[in-house]
Amino acid sequence: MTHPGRVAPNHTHPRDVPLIVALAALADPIRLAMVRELSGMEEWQLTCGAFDVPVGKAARSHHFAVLREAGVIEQRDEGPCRVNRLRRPEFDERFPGLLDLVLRPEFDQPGTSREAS
Amino acid sequence: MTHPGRVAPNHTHPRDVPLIVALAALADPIRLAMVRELSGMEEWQLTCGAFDVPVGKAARSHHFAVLREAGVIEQRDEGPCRVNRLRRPEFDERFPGLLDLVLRPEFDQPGTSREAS
DNA sequence: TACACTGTTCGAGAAACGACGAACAGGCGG
DNA sequence: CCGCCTGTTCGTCGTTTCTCGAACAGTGTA
Repeated sequence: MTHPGRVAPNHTHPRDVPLIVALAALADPIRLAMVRELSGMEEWQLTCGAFDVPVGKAARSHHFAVLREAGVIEQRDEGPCRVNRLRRPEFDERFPGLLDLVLRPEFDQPGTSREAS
Repeated sequence: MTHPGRVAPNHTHPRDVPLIVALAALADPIRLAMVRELSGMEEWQLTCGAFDVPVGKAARSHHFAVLREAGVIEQRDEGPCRVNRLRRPEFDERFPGLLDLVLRPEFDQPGTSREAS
């Protein structure tokens, strides 16, 4: 056995994810874009290759693994493709408000809040 | 001039901090411990050297810079020491709930929530 | 002035991270 | 059965991050 082409992805439930792991998973621009894109879709509707991120499929696969092990996403094989789902409810129960924060694209630019003084 | 010993620390207001920067700053065990230790103290009461973290003062200084530039802490010189403060209100206004999450030590261990099934 | 104390900066090394191309494996359609 | 498409794994490379020791500078005290 050299290359195990199709193995069942090993998931981690958000319940078993330390906070640091969740933060580290979300503290990356590519993964952040993935999570946001996923949040705007129906569940199980976005295939791995369909994400609009500027990296090759190898790096993509790596990022999926990170997000999976951080309890952020869930994956399922559907024919030749692998489809994705944001673990919104489970993740929210474990880390309330974190996904809400992350899904606001206006937090990328500085000074977006109505500043005073 | 070779080594500028005491310069005014350059702060960044949370308002000007991108989300990624905030997440990356908090996604480190040492800095997380610092933030938590700081949260349990009066403001301006903890000096840089008084933090209970297992790294030397050089690394410590580096972590302080990261936290400062992420808008998490504020520093002020008080005599020969540099004292610290958590920017709780400003940071909360920019990233509501993030500090709340981070300050819960029970999120470090997995499975702390009442698990089912 | 001289000295102890505090914290920053530099330089270097180790480790972790992210990216790619290539090779591989499963599903599906010819 | 043979390709085509999809996605994972491997090996490698380059960058970033974390850490330390050493040198330096400011404050306060003897």
